[in-house]
Amino acid sequence: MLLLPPAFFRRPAPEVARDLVGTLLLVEGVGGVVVETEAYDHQDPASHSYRGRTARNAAMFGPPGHAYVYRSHGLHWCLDIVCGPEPLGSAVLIRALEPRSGLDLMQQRRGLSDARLLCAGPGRLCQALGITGALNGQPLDQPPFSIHAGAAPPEVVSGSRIGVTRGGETPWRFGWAGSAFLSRPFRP
DNA sequence: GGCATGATGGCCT
DNA sequence: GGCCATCATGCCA
Repeated sequence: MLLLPPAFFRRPAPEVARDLVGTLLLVEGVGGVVVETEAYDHQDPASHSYRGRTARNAAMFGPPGHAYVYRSHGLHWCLDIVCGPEPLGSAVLIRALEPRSGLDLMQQRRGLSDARLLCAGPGRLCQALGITGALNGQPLDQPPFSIHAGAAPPEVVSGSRIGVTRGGETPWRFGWAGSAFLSRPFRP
């Protein structure tokens, strides 16, 4: 299966976010097909990078194709992949996967058996794949990560991002149309 | 130093 | 649908 090259991520975040739907994301061989993403950039009031570079968001200003992992609400980890032709703080949040590989390990980590709930949400998929702050700044094309081109281009729908209080009108959420593994359905 | 807030998720009614 | 756990970050004093 074809590994995505670093050049894949050296583009504007919304473009990368759309194209990431249908790719295969693995950590130590455990993971699945990306079915939901969201784009953020430095001009975006909802983005961590909006007010410039800080200690937490430094990875967002680093090389494209690397991970930005942060803690949400003091509880959950979330995974972004850094994007952009310029190091301006753009990234794509991975929001949901369709589980494919290492189901038993994911079920064990999540304490659940329902495949639909294993990776349906940014915090859930990080728990299922064992992603923590230790992976912040790591490149996606090297272990423990790997990210591969999908078998066929899916039908992608877009909509408003979830949980943002500013910039909520920007339709930068992308998903695999009709997937049963989304964190929330897309409104028609 | 203090405090309001959050790119969430799980459990309750 | 609502509440709340739980804490790092960032903004203000």
